[in-house]
Amino acid sequence: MEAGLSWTDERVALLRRLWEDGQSASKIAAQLGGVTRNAVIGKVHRLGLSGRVVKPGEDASAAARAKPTQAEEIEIAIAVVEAQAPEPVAILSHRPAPAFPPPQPPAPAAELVALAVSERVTIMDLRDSMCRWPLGDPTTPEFRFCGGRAITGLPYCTHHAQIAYQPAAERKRDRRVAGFR
DNA sequence: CCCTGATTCGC
DNA sequence: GCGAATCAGG
Repeated sequence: MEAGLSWTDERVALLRRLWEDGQSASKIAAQLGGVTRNAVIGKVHRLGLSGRVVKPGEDASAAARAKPTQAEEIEIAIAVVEAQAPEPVAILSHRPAPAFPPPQPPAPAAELVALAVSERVTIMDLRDSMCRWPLGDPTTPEFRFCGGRAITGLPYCTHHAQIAYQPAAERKRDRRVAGFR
């Protein structure tokens, strides 16, 4: 398994809210990153959260919020980004994408980069083996994940893995180019 | 074949 | 406690 991504308080909190919100184990696993749906289900049971029930026809007061408010979606988007940040690995160091990206300067290779990350999916469409690199501002409804094909064993596609994982020596030099988009 | 959660059991 | 393997389904 990926080192550094254990059941931190933050990840457990996100698991709780997504599970209680009716998300499937596989989707939750994809959003957390570094865990399989089995791990999620196992954790759900150990937390005593199993037996999620939203029976049609029963008291709908708490359960029947058909659709989350925009504020709730934003909250979850932020929680996802925060809960995903892995610990640094031995040689490679991981620089998690900022939750609040700086305003984008006119990037020189904007078109090339846009091609490389053209997929773009919402949290709901994010599946296992999809790149979880956040795109845009998580406080807006336009927030997306890259969604490209993730490298096996990593949460990012080739393009974003290059940005996220860099030898320490190259970090300074490449910092300028490593922004969003 | 895609997916779902539940359970067991070696670690 | 953790989660892969497995089971039992939709």
